Amino acid sequence: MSNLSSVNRRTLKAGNDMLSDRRQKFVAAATELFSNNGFHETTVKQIAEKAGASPGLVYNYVRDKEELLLLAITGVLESYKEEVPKAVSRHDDPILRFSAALSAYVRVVADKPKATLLAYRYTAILPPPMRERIKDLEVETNQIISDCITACIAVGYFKETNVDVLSYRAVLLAHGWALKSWRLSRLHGVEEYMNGTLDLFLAALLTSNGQRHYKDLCEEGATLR
Amino acid sequence: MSNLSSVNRRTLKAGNDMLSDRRQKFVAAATELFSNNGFHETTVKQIAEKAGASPGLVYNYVRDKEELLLLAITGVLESYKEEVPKAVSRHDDPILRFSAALSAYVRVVADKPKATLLAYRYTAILPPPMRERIKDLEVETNQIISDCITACIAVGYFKETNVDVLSYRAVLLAHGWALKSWRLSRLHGVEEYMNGTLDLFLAALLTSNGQRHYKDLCEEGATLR
DNA sequence: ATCTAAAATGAATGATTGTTCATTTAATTT
DNA sequence: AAATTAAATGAACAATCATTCATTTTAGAT
Repeated sequence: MSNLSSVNRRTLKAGNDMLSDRRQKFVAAATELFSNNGFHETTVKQIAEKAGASPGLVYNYVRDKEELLLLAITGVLESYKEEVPKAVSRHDDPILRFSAALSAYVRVVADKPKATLLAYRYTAILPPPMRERIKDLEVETNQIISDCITACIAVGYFKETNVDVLSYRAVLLAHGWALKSWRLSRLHGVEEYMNGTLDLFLAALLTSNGQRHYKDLCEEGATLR
Repeated sequence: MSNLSSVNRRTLKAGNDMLSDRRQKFVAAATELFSNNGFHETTVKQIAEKAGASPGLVYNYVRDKEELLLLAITGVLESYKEEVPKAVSRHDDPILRFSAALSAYVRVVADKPKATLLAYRYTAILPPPMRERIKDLEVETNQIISDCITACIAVGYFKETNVDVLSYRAVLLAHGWALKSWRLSRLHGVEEYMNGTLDLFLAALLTSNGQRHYKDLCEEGATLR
């Protein structure tokens, strides 16, 4: 009998954070069910069933239903934290880095729109310490975008602005695809939405110097987005 | 003696806009409790208590707890629908009308940030027909903003764009104040946030003609926002 | 005052569901 | 094979609440 709510001490082959695949299955099942039907509307029984186990077993891998919610939310946030820097690192030019960041962000949102909403819907019901962790995760990813913008300003391509607020605006519009997909997807494809958003920012931010540079980039047919 | 007497007892037809004081009090109490503590975390008993009545009485004025949620959400949406057109109608100039719309929107958001979140958090748990009503309400207010933008384009102040998507972007950034106030309010006041948002749109949208006109407006010290 | 019907009460009901735990099954070790 | 430990089960438990309804209170009409 294992009383673990901490780490399962199954074979930790790779030497570390490899969570048991059981646990991961529960989280995956919970994520999907919470996303589709809501947290309160999902029963532990359903989660267990979807993961091919019995309700009782869930509690060998997780303290309670709430922890499953936390893991579902952080799971999505972590895929931002992974994808955005990866996309950014593929470029050297500051403007390209900025647009890569934005574009990666939107791509993740479009990939798992419902999961993206989890954070919006349910962060509030978690106890304060968990809430803080979620916010921290979000801020971290945001910082990456802020850095891109700062770099653009530093080389004179973007006008001076409040960088942090701007990155929040960018993230909000990215999330917007998930928040309002019921309407937006009637007017647009993701690609177009993305490009439109980027255009909005560039049109507002580019200095004349930046405009010139941006045109150059377009002409040399860089993988812009 | 009640104008409602025929309706009150037991069954209350949906879509009845008759508002008794009692009913209103229940809705107000529910709105506050749902906003602060969440829908599922709020009990009917609490709502009744806050409204100074007994739990059973709630059901004389409302079909069920869910209807209370619907009324809470539509209540907020209706204050958009009221405030935004009112603000717009105070101006003739297209650009001023646009900025008045945006500014009014943000003001309502800032006024009841938590209530604003209700729609985001809980629309999904309502049955489809109610969900549709909420979406319709939202689209209606959005349309007002779209119209402002269209007018600006028509007179050559704004560049051509996809008007509907743009109005969604504007609304998203307005909602952003409520969605991310935990962070944004550390960086900014509402006023600044508002102005920054407006600047973003104007910088991106104004034609050279529009820019000229906008400068004139600023110089003649119009009540810009 | 008396009568009548609406308004209001709040204890009881019933259904739901997160969580526990005694028990069974499977896997490892000796 | 036997013994030991871990994994897994799922029925039972306990707590929570939305909702009902028999009853009481209030207030308008006669």
